[in-house]
Amino acid sequence: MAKDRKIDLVILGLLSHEDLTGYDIKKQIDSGISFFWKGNFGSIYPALNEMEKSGLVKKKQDKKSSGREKILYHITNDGKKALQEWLREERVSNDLKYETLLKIYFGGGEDRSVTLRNIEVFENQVKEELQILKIYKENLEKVIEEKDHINYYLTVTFGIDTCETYLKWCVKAKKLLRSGSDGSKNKR
Amino acid sequence: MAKDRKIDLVILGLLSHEDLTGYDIKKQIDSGISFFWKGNFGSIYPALNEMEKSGLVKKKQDKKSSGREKILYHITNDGKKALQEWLREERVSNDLKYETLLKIYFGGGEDRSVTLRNIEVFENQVKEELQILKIYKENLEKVIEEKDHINYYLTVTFGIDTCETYLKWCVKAKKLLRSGSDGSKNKR
DNA sequence: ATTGATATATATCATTTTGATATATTATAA
DNA sequence: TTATAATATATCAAAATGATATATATCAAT
Repeated sequence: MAKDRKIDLVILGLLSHEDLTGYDIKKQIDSGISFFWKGNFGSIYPALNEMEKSGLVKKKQDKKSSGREKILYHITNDGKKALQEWLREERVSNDLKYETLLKIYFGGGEDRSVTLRNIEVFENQVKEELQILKIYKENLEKVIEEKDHINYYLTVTFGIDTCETYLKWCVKAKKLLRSGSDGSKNKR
Repeated sequence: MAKDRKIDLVILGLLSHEDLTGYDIKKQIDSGISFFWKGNFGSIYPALNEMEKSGLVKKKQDKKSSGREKILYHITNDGKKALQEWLREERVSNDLKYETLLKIYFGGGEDRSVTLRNIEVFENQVKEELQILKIYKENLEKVIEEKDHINYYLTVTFGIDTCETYLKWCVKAKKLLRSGSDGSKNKR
């Protein structure tokens, strides 16, 4: 593991279960872990190329050579070792960027309706997210006895718990803004 | 507002309250909003330069010219307008990157102790964060009647609520991992 | 059968952000 | 007086973002 590229670990983690193309990797990021991680083709394909050079993954020709070119990647032993090292490394960075909170923080000089609207927009996004997470949870509960699934389940309940907290906060926040101690001074 | 540079809005938001140097801006990001946003000198200084060229901020010579060079920035009317536009724009991206959850998600093939340790590390980080946020909250409650403070207060309670949810989840997660339905199969 | 729309698949690029380092001054503590 | 921490600006390589280009495959509707 040469550098600090987080996308490498995501790729190795996904490849540790099955061989995948770059496109597959993007799809799995978008579906399985999008609540707490994002990925782009612009980082995935270059990472795959460099990881092949450094021996963490290797290319596999797709058996049926019919149709469009398709590059399947397979994790090597070095790749597995790198993944395990990272899993045991205690240094982690959880980087959260809530543009919503930025707008709330800086919205104090504007009319209250601006902040209220920003909270509503957030609330709607969270409600959507929560619905999806609940479906994931139901599906996982059907197969919870299988290997790996407890870990998946934990990330899903993390998402659900935080979403529910967000929604409760939205209700509280709107109430405070509407009837709060500063109700008269709508403008600065 | 030419592009998609989020750091511009952070800078404008901070400058809308008082004139600041690039260094001040970094300090205020680290202290006031670090729970939900981060910033680096490597993006702040270049952004200030470009925003000066495009007329969103202007340089102000520090009155007392004694000592080290120091460039104070002041928000212009165009800058204020850009800030207000952004506050009213409903498109937001809340990008969360939890390396902790990544390790939990991909840790299903390892010994349970690895995931347990990763949860503990997270738990400790959150506890520290929570302590700081509670101090912020107490301080804000003393001056809640002042302009802007309801908005600051809301971001702090958001942080506290989510931290407390994280901690509850940690307890649940550890319990499930220790006595879970899959307790026998420590290894894959 | 053909058209159009969507999904699959790789690749690249400009812009933005990160994280680190370089440089220099000022304040403070030992 | 000397070391160290805080202040202050600037720059750079590496990484991530978000968009676009290119091409094939699939599938439904005409």
